[in-house]
Amino acid sequence: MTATHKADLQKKFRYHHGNLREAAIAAALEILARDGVPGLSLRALAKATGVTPTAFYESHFGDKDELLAAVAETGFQRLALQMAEDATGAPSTQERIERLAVSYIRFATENKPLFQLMFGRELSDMKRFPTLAMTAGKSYSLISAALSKRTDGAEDARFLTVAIWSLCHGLTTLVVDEKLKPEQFGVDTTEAFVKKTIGLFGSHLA
Amino acid sequence: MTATHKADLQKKFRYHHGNLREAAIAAALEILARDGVPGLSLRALAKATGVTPTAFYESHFGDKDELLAAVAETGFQRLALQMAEDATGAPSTQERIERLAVSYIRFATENKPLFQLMFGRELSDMKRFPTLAMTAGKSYSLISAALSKRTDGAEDARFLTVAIWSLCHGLTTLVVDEKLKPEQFGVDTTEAFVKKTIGLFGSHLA
DNA sequence: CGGTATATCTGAACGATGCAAGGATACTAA
DNA sequence: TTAGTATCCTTGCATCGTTCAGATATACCG
Repeated sequence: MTATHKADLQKKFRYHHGNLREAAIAAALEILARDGVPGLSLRALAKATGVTPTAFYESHFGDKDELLAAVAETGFQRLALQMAEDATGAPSTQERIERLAVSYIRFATENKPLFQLMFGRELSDMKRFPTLAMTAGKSYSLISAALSKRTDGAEDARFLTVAIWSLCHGLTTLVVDEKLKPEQFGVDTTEAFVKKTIGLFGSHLA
Repeated sequence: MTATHKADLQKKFRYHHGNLREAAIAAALEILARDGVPGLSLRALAKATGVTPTAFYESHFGDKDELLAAVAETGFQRLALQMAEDATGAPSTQERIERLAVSYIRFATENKPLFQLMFGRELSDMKRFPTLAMTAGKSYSLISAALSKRTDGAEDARFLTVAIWSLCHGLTTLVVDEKLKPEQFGVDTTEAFVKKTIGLFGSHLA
């Protein structure tokens, strides 16, 4: 019954894995961090979870994209969580925006392959996964909420949000993909780099 | 001699293609525009050029990445050319920057798969192709040159360049990857969208 | 002009990938 | 206990980039 079931759960290799879905996502995150996006194949994932490559289909994930979407969603959750934590207690709107941006780029550099999966084109069409867009929107909402109180009109607040979010995202992707190196600009840390560029918005954040 | 050689060049199918390299790049651009990045396989390219998939190796391209790099480089050349054309005759620095940004995002939307190839992670390591980075830098130089005359210190000019380039690139990738839709913000054209966000830099461009 | 060397292309095949189909096994509820 | 369902395995296919040995056309040299 339940006793034997829990006993079986502690066996390393058994026919029914127990919770393959969560195990697969966890293993995928590890593989991603170790071998990057191209290393995340269904066969490698199967080997890591002690299972056959086709075990993910029908149940759990019907597609590789569903697996990638699930992994990306946990990434978006972690990103929003980290950003919210890093921004708590910011004395001003300016500093709150700066902290959010720094947190964003820090997450990207510390979880490079995961970030690439989240914002790359590995999962063909994101339209298939509406919850993914929802979760991804949380990070955006943090910036939006920080700005909506401070700016004059709601119209300007939306554009300012898009501008800062685009600036932050563009800077991050360019740095992560090594198309832009902060050292070229006389700053040693990427954080100072971000703060300086965001500071250019000046009066809009004061 | 030369006569027979030129006659052979007009035959559609012959053992020696004549100028496979250029033909491959041209065909790759067509396939890219029609079927997107995932449709650009060596086998599809071989069929399009009337040749065997292995014909590209040893001569012409030693690798698929070399092929992709060559295609991406022509993309960067076209982008820089279009941006330079669109920005000529701009009355002010502000408008010159706006035109450059609009041209940038227009190129991306009109040549979506090519843009994705240029700035994606399809070609593994760009370090292998130094000329690629050189060509890619031309577009960047256009923004840099437009700003260096107008701002006070050279230090600020560099950061302003990075900020605008990042804002522009971030906005473009988010729009191209359909993670951000201008219709959500009350503007119908992406151009107005870009101008409005760039206008937020205000005094720095005046 | 004739012959050899080199550059270029073909053909078959290898390993890896995502995935479909059908059989085997363990859990669940009656 | 037994029937049914969920889960996993085995086999196999199409496609991908790539390698290797061999065929062929062009270029060079006498």
